Amino acid sequence: MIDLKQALQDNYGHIFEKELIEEIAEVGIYKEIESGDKLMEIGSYIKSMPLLLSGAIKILREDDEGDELLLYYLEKGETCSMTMTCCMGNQQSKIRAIAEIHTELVMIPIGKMEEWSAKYKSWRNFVFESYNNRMNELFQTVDSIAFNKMDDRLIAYLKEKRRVTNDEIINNTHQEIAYEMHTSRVVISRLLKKLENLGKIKLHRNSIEVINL
Amino acid sequence: MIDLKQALQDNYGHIFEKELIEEIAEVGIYKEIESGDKLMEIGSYIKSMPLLLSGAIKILREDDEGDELLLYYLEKGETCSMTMTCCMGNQQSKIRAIAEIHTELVMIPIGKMEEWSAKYKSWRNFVFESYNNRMNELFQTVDSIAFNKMDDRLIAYLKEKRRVTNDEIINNTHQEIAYEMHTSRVVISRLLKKLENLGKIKLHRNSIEVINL
DNA sequence: TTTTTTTTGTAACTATTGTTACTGTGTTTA
DNA sequence: TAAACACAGTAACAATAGTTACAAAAAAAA
Repeated sequence: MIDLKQALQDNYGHIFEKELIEEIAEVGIYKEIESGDKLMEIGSYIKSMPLLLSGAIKILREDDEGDELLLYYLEKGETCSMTMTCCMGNQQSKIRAIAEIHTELVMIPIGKMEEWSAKYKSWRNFVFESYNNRMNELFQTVDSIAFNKMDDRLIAYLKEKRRVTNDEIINNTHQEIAYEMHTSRVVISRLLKKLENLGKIKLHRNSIEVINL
Repeated sequence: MIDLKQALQDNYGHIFEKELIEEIAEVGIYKEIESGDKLMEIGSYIKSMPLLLSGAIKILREDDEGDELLLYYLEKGETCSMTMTCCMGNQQSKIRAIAEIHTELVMIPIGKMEEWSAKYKSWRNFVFESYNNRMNELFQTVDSIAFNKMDDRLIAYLKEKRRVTNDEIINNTHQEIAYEMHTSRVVISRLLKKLENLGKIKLHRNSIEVINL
């Protein structure tokens, strides 16, 4: 078990005052999730809000036919701001959240979120800024899909996964990448082979080695 | 000149308490903008937040080459929530806002936004919910681009424009639609002609008549 | 070890979208 | 009125992405 208060201080000390950190440490529930674990499903009702201490969560959107699309990642020091409004309005989640790597987080119960919004300016600003960051990431996602071709999107995907996991080795099959980018396996294999021929990556079974993207 | 307080009461009375409505009426600056007028430009710094009383504003994204993409519309009773965080962090706008039709709105100065966030729960909830609505609209935009083909996207575009303007006649050239959907004029002309042959629309010079989409 | 399954590579083909080019027809301007 | 311009229709073609099909290699299961 880690020192929760210290972890909160490290990740949120620069934005939250001491009292708020202490309140969070008191009521927050520490949780560890393994890579691949599902944190939230589309259509489910949410009862608490996650504050990330380490790791990364990928946020996915799904259409009627069950095809996925990666929207963005949540990383340490961040939160899923939508959760708060979902909680307040008792709405269903419109996204799926899955741990990309081993992740530590603190779950905040609904009641406190409202209370802190009234009490702490830093909390309000945190939530507002969080919304803003998510919006800006969504803009970039839209840019990527609307303005770029598949090859550029794939490069961006690999770069981002490389950054988020902090690992030169991307442990995914072509099929898995195809799912997250909403295209077909053959298309991904074709483009990856092209990138390998350019010396930018090295292909292995079940993994891709990033050389220089 | 309209009765600002009455207009605020009509559009926001169900969410804001009387005192807040009165404060808004006091400090807010009433503004009318004509169809096509630019309210906000990419890269510009924003100094106030708009509350819509009537009309509709279209929010656009642009890539490096100046190609546009329509993201969503703001309508009466809504606001551009991002503005608030932009103001607070003194950030540049990442979107362009243009009046789709004649629009009435109230501009709120920065200082008040923060003050009301502390003072009024209804204001906080309004801003949070506004963010949430904008996120959900962005999700739908992403869905549309990622999961649908051009013909379905065009139908959705026409339906939405029909709804927002409340007019069977869509006053746009094929080129203008192509810009907002980020495709070419020829593609739009082709698809529109197909829709006309199906009896769903009627094509005129500079306008499209919606029959039954 | 043999069989089965998973993953990847690749060819051939189809579908969709984007591009170029040219036409005609209204509309505006000189 | 003539010339210039903006808008729309359409054909032909190119580029990109998606699909089907099959083979080979590696890994897992029997």
